[in-house]
Amino acid sequence: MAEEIELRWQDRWESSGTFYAANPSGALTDGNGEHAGDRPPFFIMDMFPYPSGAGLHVGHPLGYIATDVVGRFRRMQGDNVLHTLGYDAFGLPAEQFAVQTGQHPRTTTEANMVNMRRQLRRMGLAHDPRRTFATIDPEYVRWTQWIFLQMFGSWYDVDAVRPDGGTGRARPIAELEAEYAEGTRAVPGGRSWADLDAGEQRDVVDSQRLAYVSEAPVNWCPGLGTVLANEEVTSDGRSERGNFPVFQRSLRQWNMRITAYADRLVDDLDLIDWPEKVKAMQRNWIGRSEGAQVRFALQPSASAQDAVPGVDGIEVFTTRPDTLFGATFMVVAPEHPVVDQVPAAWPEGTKDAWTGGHATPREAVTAYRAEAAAKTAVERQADAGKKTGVFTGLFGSNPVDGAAVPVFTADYVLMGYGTGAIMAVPGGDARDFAFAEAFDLPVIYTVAPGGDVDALDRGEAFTGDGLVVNSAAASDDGVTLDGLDVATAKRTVIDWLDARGAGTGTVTYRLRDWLFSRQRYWGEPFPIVYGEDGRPLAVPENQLPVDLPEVPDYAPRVFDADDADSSPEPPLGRNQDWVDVELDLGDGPRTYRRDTNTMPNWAGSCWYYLRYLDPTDDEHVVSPELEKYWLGAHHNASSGPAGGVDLYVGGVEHAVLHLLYARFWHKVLHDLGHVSSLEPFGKLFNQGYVQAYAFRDDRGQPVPAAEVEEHEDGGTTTYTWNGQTVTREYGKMGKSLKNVVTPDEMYEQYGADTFRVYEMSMGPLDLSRPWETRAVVGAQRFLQRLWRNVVDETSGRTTVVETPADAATLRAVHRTIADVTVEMAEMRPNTAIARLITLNNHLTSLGEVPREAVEPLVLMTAPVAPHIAEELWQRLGHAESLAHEPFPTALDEYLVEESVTCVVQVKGKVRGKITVSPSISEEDLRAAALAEPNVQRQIGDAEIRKVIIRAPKLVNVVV
RNA sequence: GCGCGAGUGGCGGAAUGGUAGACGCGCUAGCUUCAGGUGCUAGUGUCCGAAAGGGCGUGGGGGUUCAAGUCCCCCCUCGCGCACCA
Repeated sequence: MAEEIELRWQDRWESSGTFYAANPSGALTDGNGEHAGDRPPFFIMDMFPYPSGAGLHVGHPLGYIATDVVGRFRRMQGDNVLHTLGYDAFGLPAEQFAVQTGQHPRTTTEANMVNMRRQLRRMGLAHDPRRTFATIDPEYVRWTQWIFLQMFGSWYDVDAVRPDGGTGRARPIAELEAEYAEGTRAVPGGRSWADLDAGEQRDVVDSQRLAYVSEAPVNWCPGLGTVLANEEVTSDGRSERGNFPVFQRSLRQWNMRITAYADRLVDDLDLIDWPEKVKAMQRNWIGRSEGAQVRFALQPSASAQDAVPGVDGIEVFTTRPDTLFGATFMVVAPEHPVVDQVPAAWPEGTKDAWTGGHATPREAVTAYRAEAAAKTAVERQADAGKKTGVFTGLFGSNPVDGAAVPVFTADYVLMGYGTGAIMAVPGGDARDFAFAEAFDLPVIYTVAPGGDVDALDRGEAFTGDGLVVNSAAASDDGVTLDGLDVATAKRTVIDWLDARGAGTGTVTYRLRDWLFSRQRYWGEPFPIVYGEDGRPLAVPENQLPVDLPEVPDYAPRVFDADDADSSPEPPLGRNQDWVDVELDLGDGPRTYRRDTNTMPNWAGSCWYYLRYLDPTDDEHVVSPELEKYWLGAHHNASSGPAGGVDLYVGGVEHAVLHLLYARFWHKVLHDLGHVSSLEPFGKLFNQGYVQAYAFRDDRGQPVPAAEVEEHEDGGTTTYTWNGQTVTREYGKMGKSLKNVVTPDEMYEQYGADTFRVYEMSMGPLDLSRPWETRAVVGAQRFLQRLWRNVVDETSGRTTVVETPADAATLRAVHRTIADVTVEMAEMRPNTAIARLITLNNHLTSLGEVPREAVEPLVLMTAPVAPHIAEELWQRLGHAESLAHEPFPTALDEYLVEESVTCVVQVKGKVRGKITVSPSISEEDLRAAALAEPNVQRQIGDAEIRKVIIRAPKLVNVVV
């Protein structure tokens, strides 16, 4: 009967608008007859799906069911629940699927969405259907492009004070131009604004935009035919999608100035309720590290004090300026420009081990550079332990004591981090120590535990905390750090360096600006055109969206995966009629050239939560009033100090991609006054994954998991398929492993309610768990038993009785209400379901089921099994849907037990149980406990030293 | 190496410092049934014992406590993330 009941209720919910969420204003003010203002808003959201061609397996809906359960529960608790689902429909997989099947990406994507909508609808999700959309919809693309233009049209003013008291925020670029023109802001380069020609003015402004074009080394992936963001490249230098090699190439590309927000992206993590793991990943990715930049002058030899002509010196970054006296050499990255300035011959003081056997420094560094460049990322990682490098023939001068320190180049120093140069302190850094050992360089320890140098292990670097030693000034104007703790020494030496112009305290980040252009077809076109001077110009807002053109072939131009010298060729460039466009940008109609790049698919997912608030708004990106109502800080109990979505559920795989990008966009929109909240997602929850067993035959080929038989043979379990023994493994569910179970199979065999109950009862939501189809029957038995407690199976008549429930049943009901309410509020549907089953089993044992007991049970079951609950509710005589029915509340008078089991322990071990009144006095309980025969036997002749009494549940007799 | 998390029956998993194993799967027995399945009832950590009862038991080792799966210290294993980041 499940199918008939479920489809009927799904139709009714849809036709009655049961799950419409009411907006306080605008187009969507109706929400099932209730006014938004009467109820606290609760905005719950899933990471929206990618409509893939494969359809869903039973693992995908786990999060959707979880949010649905929470949403239905909160709705019954009186919240105005906003829950809907859209589709993230641009991007590589959709495009690849289209290319494979020879159809237009829009055709396949839309077909995939139809199938996914069907699969999801059959699950009975309580979504507001009016608020769904796909990122490919032109009305949505319009606003995605509009946000891009906001980025293009603004800059980051590091001195501007924000309302929250911090400094730095995005401002419209027109204000920057105005300040330059008025002379209230100094023009970079020192010239006056009026002295610059129009092109120079544009260059000054363009270089400061939040969305900017730059020629810089980027990640070029020939196998995908596009450039990629750092976040899309794995640590071994391959594309996250497709696993193709990625090469560094200097190309002219769009970037987003996310680095301007690095500090706020780190600091504001403290304001949001996210898993520590995800926060740690974001902190790690941003990689803020505080230290100092120190300049070392260069000198031609160990003894000569004169500077090297034409060379400025080397700027290093260090987090340990306190160890400056221990810097016995320097290392620069092979790509560092100073390597080009090596002297003609090895200077005096060069040790044989430093030259790599080469006759001149030039030869040595050239050979080393070639060697380093040939190493792949994987090789580099594998060699991390052993240190290679070569002397450059240059010497630096240590600013604290003037000591000459040889400058090496080595690939363990990376050009992309800090200044690409370090001062090496072998006494305080394990890597520098290894290098010093390999190249026979001196080690000076400048920190020792408690300042005691004898406590040091001379065989390794000391990286721990302690007091500074061996750091005394040689002259009167020097700095002395001896005896200081590390933190004080850092401050002291930075002040000293600062005063002498030799260094300054700085902060360095690992985060790089976000490479934002892709050379693919299936994405948002840039709303940008180029004039004759090649500078980018915004397409006027009233001409948005810029639609994707039809092209002869939308497949990306891909290359041999290892062809590093290939160059990107955007598919949009194939339609010359589209590329050349006539526009009037204020100085009459002219012909412009469109930008042929598309945006990465992250663009659409950066702001979709805002569009849910009103997907038909064509006035604003989001109405300020709606944003404040649904996302504003402290708008309800679950909203944190930064505001944002009340509950956002999704997998952990987006920790540093989508979740970082969306936070960045939100902060820009905040700075520009479009949203009031500081953060997009106030609370984040990472659900676990549904895993599955897979089976392989003796050739290692996967066999259909559903057809495998299990055999128990005296303690050992074996598996066979078609009579042959197969081996079992555990992991992902996937087509290639032949272990996919689809929701459709579940609907057909068990119905959506059973499927939902099973998924929710498998274990805690944040845990990954194995799918076991044979265990689904437990959920089915529960629902069938519930059904039979209300309906006679043969006659179909309702069998509940109107007589009052007995006292024990009432206590069971109210105990269950109290427990389930807590479990649901804490997002533990597994234990909530356990309580429901317990109560249901109790009712089963009664013979006849009283209405006052079963109605609360039906209501409590509704969030997890909504269809059967609605049906039973109706059969119990209620005309209205129970979706908005108040969740039952427990009455205290029924929470008091009539009698309780008191555990009697002797020396902490349970030796007896006695049944007592819950209000028993300590004296009576003590007497009753000591009278228990087994307790008496255990005590025997021993003397009772102490009796711990926790009335009425526990007595512990200590002998 | 650093960070986050987890180790409990045959399996998934429950346990505000106070009865370890809720609930479910599986398994055993009984009832219902021509039979299978469904349904219902009872049992099911492990060892000793006919039973009453007792020994052992939450990765390992210490500790705090009347009492520890839970708190503290040390160690082991596994998963995830980051990693020559100065």
